[in-house]
Amino acid sequence: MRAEALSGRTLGELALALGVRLPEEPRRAKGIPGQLLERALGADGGSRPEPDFGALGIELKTVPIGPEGRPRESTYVCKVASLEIAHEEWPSSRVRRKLAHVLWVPVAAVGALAERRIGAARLWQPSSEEEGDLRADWEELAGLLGSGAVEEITAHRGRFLQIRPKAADGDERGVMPGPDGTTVATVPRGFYLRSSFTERILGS
Amino acid sequence: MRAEALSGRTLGELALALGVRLPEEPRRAKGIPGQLLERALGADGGSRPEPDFGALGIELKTVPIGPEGRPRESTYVCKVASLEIAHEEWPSSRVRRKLAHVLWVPVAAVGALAERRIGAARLWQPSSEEEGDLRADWEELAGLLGSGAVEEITAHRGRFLQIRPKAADGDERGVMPGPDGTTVATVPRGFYLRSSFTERILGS
DNA sequence: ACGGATCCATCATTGGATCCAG
DNA sequence: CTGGATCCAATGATGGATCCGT
Repeated sequence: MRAEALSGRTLGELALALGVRLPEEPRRAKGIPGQLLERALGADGGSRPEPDFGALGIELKTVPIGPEGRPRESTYVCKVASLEIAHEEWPSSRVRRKLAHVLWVPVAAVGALAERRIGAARLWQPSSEEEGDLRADWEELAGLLGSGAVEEITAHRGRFLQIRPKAADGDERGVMPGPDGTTVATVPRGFYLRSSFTERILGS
Repeated sequence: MRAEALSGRTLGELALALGVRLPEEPRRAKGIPGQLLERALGADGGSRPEPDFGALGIELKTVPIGPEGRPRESTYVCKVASLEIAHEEWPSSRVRRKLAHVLWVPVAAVGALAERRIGAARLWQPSSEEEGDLRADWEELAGLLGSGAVEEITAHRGRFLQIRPKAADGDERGVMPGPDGTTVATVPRGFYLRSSFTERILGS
């Protein structure tokens, strides 16, 4: 209900109501729309690993929508956890837990930040087909990670779920399992949903 | 040499030279003298676990000196590391490493913060006797910690080295080994040198 | 007097994502 | 187009210690 009430409002209106200054340059505003919506909807906030609406177990995701009506960007899901990934199974995986129940809020990614309008939110849980698609990609990727092939993984892999860097820059380093039980220092990575997947959700 | 050059200067002079505003209330300035000296001496700074002067392996400690010429406070050494303490031995312990080579800088703890004067620095390494004293206390305390008796330890223990809380407040919690291989959540603690010990160093 | 409680600055980490060169 | 690179806010952890009631 709170999300529906925000439909049609601009980010500038939200920022004003919350007393937040919007950055001038777009590239300095990467996470801002998501944080405005967290606050406007009374999400628990902060950097804790719990869902945004902890008591409800619901995750909030904002999606930038281009002029054609389709998502302009992929959606970050969670980190690739180096130590856990080898022993993780899909049912208890971080990816599955994170995507178990999501409130998707589209935001028009057109024009100045302050003029961008919030669209109709959609509360979603994966259908059997959607979960099957995610699981297939996840199992392929987790298998590679578990065998120490992290350096072989590019963002090309996965039909709907992919792995890409998640770091302040390309020089950052984290430990990941390497070949034959060794470890390698490489750029930290995260799971992302391709925009083809979010398009399917938001379009249906 | 840089430390000697600072002898006789006030903290106000240092703050001015470094462009730092000193807090009005003393209780809001707890770590400030130490941080001013780090900067003035070109210490590596920050919160890394390395020595202040990394290349030299030297730790910087400021000591507040009362009107009678003796240290007014104990000196914090390092955290009590819950997981390591059970397997640690004195020669490789964090306490010993931290105190292996210290530059002690006395600061008169009299009057307003800005008027307090820096004294004559002393570059120190523990003598055999001093190390023996520290080791005896450390082994007693480490033994208690290893046996899970953390809750039994008060600051009364140890002639020269003691264990006290090290936290933002008394509600903070960290894990420590408890009795019989269990763990307990208790306030995080640190090792401190009693002022009787630093008095011995600075007086000699 | 001093043991337990507390305070600040800075860096590291996490969660929010979008940018942009080829 | 899009894979790899990057940017911000807010917490959490670490290192600097001193405060202050009993």
